[in-house]
Amino acid sequence: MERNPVSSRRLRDASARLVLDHLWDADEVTGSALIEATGLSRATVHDVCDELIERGWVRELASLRTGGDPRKGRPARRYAFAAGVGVVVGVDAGQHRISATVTDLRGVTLARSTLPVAPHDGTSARRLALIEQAALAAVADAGAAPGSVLAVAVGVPAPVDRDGRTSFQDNAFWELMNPGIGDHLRDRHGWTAVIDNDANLAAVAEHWRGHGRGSLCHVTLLAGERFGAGVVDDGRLLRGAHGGVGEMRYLDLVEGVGSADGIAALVRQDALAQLGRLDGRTGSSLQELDPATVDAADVLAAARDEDPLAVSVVEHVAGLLTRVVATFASIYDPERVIVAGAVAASCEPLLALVRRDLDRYVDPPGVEVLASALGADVVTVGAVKRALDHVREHALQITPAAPH
Amino acid sequence: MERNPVSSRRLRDASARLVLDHLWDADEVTGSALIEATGLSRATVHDVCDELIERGWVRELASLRTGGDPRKGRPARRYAFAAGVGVVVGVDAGQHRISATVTDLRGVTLARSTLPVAPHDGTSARRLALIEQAALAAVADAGAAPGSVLAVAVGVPAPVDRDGRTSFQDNAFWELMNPGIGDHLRDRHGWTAVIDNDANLAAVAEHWRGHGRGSLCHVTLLAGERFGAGVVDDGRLLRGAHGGVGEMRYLDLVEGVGSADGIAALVRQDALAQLGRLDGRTGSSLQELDPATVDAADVLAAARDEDPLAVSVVEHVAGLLTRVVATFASIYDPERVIVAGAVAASCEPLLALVRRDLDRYVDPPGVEVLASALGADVVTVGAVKRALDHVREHALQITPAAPH
DNA sequence: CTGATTTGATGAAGGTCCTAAATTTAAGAC
DNA sequence: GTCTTAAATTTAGGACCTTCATCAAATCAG
Repeated sequence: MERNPVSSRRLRDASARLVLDHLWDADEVTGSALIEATGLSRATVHDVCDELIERGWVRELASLRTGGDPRKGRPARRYAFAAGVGVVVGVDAGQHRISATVTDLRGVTLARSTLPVAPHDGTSARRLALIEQAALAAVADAGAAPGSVLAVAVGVPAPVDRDGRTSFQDNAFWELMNPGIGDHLRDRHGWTAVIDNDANLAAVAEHWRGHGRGSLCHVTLLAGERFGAGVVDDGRLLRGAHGGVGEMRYLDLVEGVGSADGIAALVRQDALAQLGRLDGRTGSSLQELDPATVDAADVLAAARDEDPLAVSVVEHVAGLLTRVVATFASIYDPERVIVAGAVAASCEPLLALVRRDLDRYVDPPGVEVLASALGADVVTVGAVKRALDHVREHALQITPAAPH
Repeated sequence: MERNPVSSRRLRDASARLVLDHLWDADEVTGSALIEATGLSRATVHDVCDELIERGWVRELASLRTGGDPRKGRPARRYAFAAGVGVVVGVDAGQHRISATVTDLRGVTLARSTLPVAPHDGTSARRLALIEQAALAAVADAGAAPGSVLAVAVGVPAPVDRDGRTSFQDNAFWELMNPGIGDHLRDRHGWTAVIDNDANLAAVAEHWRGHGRGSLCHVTLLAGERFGAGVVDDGRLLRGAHGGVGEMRYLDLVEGVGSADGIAALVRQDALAQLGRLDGRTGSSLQELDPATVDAADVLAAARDEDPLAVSVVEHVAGLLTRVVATFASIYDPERVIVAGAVAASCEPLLALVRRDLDRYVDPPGVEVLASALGADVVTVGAVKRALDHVREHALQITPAAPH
């Protein structure tokens, strides 16, 4: 006779989740340590572990006494999370570049891949193909089978709602950036995909492994050609009704800002304008560069060498950035504002000025302004975290690999 | 021998919570309906209900077949949530007025009370006494014993963090507004108190019983003398690191706004300024009023009668309010922005203009702008909801009244 | 080799919850 | 009035999970 397993399972799953969570976060754990950590009894712990081993999530280590641990007594059974039983893929599907990172289930990077987006890639089909290609390349490079991919997360430069859709009408660019990626990857490989906004994923990355760790609330400013922001409050990502939280059109209304252009764009524009005004007279090392290729990193580097024109550019842009950060600090009351993206590596001189002036505008003083340390791959890191979270949440409903 | 009841309880409590939640939301429920709703078996449902009756949360109704229900079969046992077994108190501890609402556990209002704050009440001790007094008066008026108060929530015009504290230094006003209310009420009456920002509670109220129902994300603008905002995203209140979300100093930076003065203040100031400019010439019915007592409601009423000066004031303030609402709409991506507080009753002409112009600034068009329908008591309503949530969350650890 | 110590394994017991069958209660048919 | 039918409750039995108590195993110190 068939039984309704709802309640038996409920309790068993709760116990299994307790144990799995501890194993996921720790390296190797003995039975006794699990008893301590979970509050379950020894019998239950081992029973649950046996089940998790059976299901593939956990493996038992050879219980040989490890060298540096000369203790009395019977050697404990040692369990470890089977971090290699599957992989996740984090994709940054940017406008000009698509990159993917593959990690194991603990987030240890196994491989990366990057593809440029060529001018003729401006169709949904091409972008879908490139995303798929970047993911597959990284998976192959990691030595993993496509079937071992337990989740994929993709960051796109468009507002994304809770269901992974971009529901703003009449914006061809956004539509192109988020063209039903989830369905495509499911149809082609059976992968579960989570789609999210790139700045949101950057914020997730900072909260996970960057400067946002341990803060109640922080804002990550993805500041390349255009500003985009991700906000984490109480450990949760803000979304709004349609995923429009980081879209910064309100900057049009902020005095002295007037647009949502990002740091890279602002620096470049201001440098070119000032160079134009010099009009032949020498006054800056930047004049030696080709105006068509001058970029933010050049200007910021020159400012570090005290090139007067570059310093003036930095001061101007800093004044603007200060206002942007001030609105964030006042609106979201974060502990930190983190500037991430490609400019993060070079924008320290800018941030120094922002720090100097910020408290003039912000009431709870002491908002920290930091440059991201996660490099140009922030978005894929955040995507990896999203994918990991998804796997972890649904772990007990997933059968990862060939079970015993 | 003592047994560790942790696991047995874990499952039992989960079942009890399922049943209690359904009873809390419904009027009367039969056993079979509970089986349907919870997925538990009949045996479990009745067992849990018996336990809840024992604990005081539920009562069993006389199972007499109710008149209009001529059904065959054995009459079902009918259970109902014991909404009268305790009360909650919601307090609005405003700068000039302290009011309290007492409701039963379903949020049905039983009594209200209001106390003015006199000029000599400007000390923490006096405010604490007034808050206590307002609460006690309403409790007594509701015919409830002070011991039956299961939770109190208090809204204050100051930023409040997750622990109910105002951690901004050097602000005597805020400190005066939030002077350890929780401790005071616990010491005096053993009450559990939750402290929160008044605009936050207004947002909670709108989400519960106002125009915010059913929306993923909405902003409630508490707009009296100063703006304060509460933001609900995905059903959760935003707080920030120190409870500063909703403190609107960033408006200083918004072009054409420049301060956080509220609607009432703006309307009054602008009206007085324009009256001054008239300088004797007649041109407005508002000139008949005493300039010292003219207030926003007067001006808005005059605008409704097409008084030219009042119309001009309204247009000016609407332009400003449009920018404020636009920043919200762009920053938080809400479905609705609700204007609440005392001015809500009269500000409809203002909002009509805001609606007309808003889409010029905001990208996902169609953000609704509404006046609150909850009246001047929004904050106490939200406070009641907070208190109810607290009781509900901790219901199974509370023994409400004299158990059987 | 023996004792101490730590951990694993095993079986009994308590608790929760489900299924199935028996029982209670009321309405309608004859 | 009695019987049938329908809906719900009650009771009994069993499956499952977890804990507890006890025993067995493994290791180290001496």
